[in-house]
Amino acid sequence: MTVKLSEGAIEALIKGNEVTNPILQLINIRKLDSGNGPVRFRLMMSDGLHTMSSFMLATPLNSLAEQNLVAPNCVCLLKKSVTNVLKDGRTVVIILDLEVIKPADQMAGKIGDPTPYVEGQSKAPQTVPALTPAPAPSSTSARPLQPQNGGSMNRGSSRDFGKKPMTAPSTPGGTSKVVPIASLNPYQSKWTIRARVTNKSAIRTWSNSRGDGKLFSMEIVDESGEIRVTGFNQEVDKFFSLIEQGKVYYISKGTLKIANKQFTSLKNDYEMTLNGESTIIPCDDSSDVPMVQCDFVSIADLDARDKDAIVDVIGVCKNVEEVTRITTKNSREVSKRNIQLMDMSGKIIQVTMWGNEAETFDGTGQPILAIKGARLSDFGGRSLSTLYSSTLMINPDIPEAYKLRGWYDKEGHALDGQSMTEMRGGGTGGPTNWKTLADVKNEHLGHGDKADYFTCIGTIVYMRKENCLYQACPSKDCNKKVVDQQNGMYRCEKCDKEFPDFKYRLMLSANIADFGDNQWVTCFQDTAETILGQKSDYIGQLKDSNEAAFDEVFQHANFSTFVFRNRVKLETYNDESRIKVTVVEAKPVDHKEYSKRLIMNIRKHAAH
DNA sequence: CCCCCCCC
Repeated sequence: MTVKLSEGAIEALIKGNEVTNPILQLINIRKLDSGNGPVRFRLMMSDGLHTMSSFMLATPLNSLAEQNLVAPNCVCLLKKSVTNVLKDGRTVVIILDLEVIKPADQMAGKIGDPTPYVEGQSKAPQTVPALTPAPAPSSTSARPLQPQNGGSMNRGSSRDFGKKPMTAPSTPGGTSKVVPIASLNPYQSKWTIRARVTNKSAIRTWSNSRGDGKLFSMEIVDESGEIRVTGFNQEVDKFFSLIEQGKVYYISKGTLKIANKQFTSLKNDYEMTLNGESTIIPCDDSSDVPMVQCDFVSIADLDARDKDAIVDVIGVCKNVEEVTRITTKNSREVSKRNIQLMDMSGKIIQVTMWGNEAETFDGTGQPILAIKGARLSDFGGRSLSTLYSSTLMINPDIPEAYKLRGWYDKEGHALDGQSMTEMRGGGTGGPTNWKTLADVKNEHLGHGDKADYFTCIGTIVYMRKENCLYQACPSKDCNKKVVDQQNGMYRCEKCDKEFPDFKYRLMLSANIADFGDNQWVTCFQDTAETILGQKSDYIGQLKDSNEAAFDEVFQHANFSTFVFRNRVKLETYNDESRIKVTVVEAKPVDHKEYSKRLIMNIRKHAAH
């Protein structure tokens, strides 16, 4: 099959005219040394009629060159590009997206006999497929082209840069051409972009050896790409209150520097700092500017990502845990909520959200949650945590969300899924190993080398009041049983000390039952207090002073139902093996969550 | 020029 190149496309591109998906042949490619910046590739392309060497590969596409997928003679479909005029008047075409439609090794050589393009000496093309011949705008101000189907989350992006006013409204810094974000670089300073603020931080102050100050940052997007923008000190005073998340602005002049990928998931090699020359002006007609750009990573692929990577994910919120309050190492109190996200890979990952987001998150109806810029942690294998800079989107209006919803409702809901976040030991959270008491026996849980953990719904049907309390060492963090010296002193063997007092601690044997079976379990201090609804010292006090009230505590607790998380292990005393079940957590039944799980199980069984 | 982002 022969390939037809888009004759005339090079002239159109260099003049900044609209060209839809031209087919070009790569003649030559050269790696440019760029000092401390990212490596860049310069390409000579042919449209069969002309060759031109002013093509630059946008750095996100560098891997195509590095992997030799883009190599001399290959034929490319140019899916997205911008034409840019440099300070010195030279024109470059930055390739933002291309597809190799014919690899180099399938090509015999150069197609046709193209000659170097010289401005003003155009040859008449025989045929010009997919070209819109239009006169070039005056002088050298080439028009940037319309990026085709930009980011996957672009919405309403039917209008191109070329159809927008070519200059920003008058600004204190004068007017300048509106250029795409993707074309910004540290070497040009006179530009205006038109972009939507997709995320705006609060004002933060810092103080370190290099000085102190305040700053805010924001993430902005247009059809060509996205970039992070930071304003310090005076720029905070000047711009912070003006900026509204979600709105579109003309932004002129800023300092571009290499982005530190450690702190952002944005697809841009650069980030911008606002400076004294910068201007920001609201733009009212903004429906054509995309809302946000995401580059979702499959949950299954998070295994392969580095710890601390910043990633975008989307998934069904399969499970929501209760919000909790925790105290940080710096003794700050903060709200925390874990959820479990599942995507079409069938993998589940735990996501921790914080503060207000944790408190207000509503997981009702298993919504789709998209997160831009979550941090990957190695806790439990792999888990995610949101950052101040993360953008959370519930049921976003994007194709990925609809696809996931459809998949989940049709088949995903019936999958248990496999968690990337495995909890070790007696921790809470993460995937819950729900079992009925009969399952525990039938599946011989606890018979292996290690203890097994399971969670069940159980009702207390009997408690042994006798010996449920013991006299324990009063020193902090020592719960060893003390020996009554019968002289008013109590001896702790562990501490090798005698004390004038002791503290009561609980060790409660209880029989719990579900619909199919029952089981003796042991509850220590905390879980016993939860079940009995009283503190151990108070129960001890009643035992010593008011037996009727003491009995009443047990009466009251009997036949109450809890979610029990248990450790189960086979233990052997003098040749006799028996299963020992210890309750590691007892909590009230969340009936909403319980009902949801029952419905899910019914669905699962119905599907087979 | 920041880059803090918590807990198991």
